[in-house]
Amino acid sequence: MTAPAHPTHPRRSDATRAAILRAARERFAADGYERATIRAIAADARIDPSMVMRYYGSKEGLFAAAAEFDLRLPDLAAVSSEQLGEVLVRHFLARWEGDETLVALLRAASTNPGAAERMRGIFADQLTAAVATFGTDPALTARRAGLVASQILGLAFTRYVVRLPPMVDVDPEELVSWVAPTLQRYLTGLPQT
Amino acid sequence: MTAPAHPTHPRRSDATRAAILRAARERFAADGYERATIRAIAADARIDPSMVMRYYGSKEGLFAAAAEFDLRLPDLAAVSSEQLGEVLVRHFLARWEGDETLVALLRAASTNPGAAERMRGIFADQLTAAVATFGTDPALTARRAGLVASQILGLAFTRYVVRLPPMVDVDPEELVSWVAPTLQRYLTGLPQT
DNA sequence: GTTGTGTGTCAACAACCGTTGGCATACGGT
DNA sequence: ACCGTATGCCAACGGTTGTTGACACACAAC
Repeated sequence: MTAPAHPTHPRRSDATRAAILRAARERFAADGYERATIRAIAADARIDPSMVMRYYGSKEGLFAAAAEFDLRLPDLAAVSSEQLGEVLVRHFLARWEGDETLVALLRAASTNPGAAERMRGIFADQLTAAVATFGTDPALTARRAGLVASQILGLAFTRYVVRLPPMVDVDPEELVSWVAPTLQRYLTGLPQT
Repeated sequence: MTAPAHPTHPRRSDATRAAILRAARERFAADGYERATIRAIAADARIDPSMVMRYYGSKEGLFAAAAEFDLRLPDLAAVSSEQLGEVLVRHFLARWEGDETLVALLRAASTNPGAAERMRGIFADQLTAAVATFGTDPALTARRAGLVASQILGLAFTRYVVRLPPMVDVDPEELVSWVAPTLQRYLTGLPQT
């Protein structure tokens, strides 16, 4: 994403751009959108705040670049239909732990309309598309995706943002065994069973 | 909460205090902690910003007063054990819709450490206490409460903060029928069933 | 060597923020 | 009527923020 689209000469400033992005993700994840100041991000990247403006235009532009994200959902059509829930929880858990971009997006979405829009896009598009691959009733697809998102985001919110002690301390494997049946029912079950 | 602890003469400024609190809750719920400025809150309440300082000391103090909240959980010991989930979802849904304080707390908890601490307190104390009333294994109580919190907060986050379309549009009764079994299992079930 | 372009620093701006102190006014007790 | 106190407004402060423009230096092309 830092590299130019057309094969021009690789820019000498690519390292700086990457350092800014890395610092921005850290700060946005730790402090949210408004508390993460351009000055602090620039200090972390050991450059001048004005460089951030030159390379990313504005704070909004910087966040848009830092919050670029792909859920990298596995192909659910290739998963045995009674393991969908477990596969999904495991995938999301690994994704949250391995990349702080999602936490940055989650924190920022609470106060920044652009971040909320981005979050809607990611979960409405990517997740809904994944749910649609093992198409049952198309009318229910969006609702299933929404319910899955509510449990996944709630898990992330309590574990990484609010840091509820029982959710922070719990063993990831036990978390999977609790939450997998929930997603399984949201994906393949019917209400009021 | 506005009335003084000791039975002194009721203050003439109680109406102003209440107006400030109401405006503060609205702004905190709509904009989060940092974007909700004292100036904007004062303008909504049609008074001078300095009044906010005099009556609540600081912005943190105002938020502490505005985020005072009681979940008012029903006595779960009086609920038939297979209806726990349904009763809880219904109660929380009504509580979210009827009082914007919880949304304010939810939005602010993403960026304000004090708000996150308050949220931890509410869900760790009040919810854990409610779960403990129909005591099964005490070692599991905190984990059950945490899991319930993750689904409840995820529901609120997707419906009221991020506003995921499928979660906004869904009929509340259908939402209950989907989520109740989840809470039911978190409260009374065992993992990996 | 000269020129031009990309990379980086520095200082400053205008706007906004939470917060403070002073001053006018209206009320309640006597 | 008088006085102390509570209530309200106004103006300003110091600090921080995003953003901007001018200037210094390095490197590549010729």
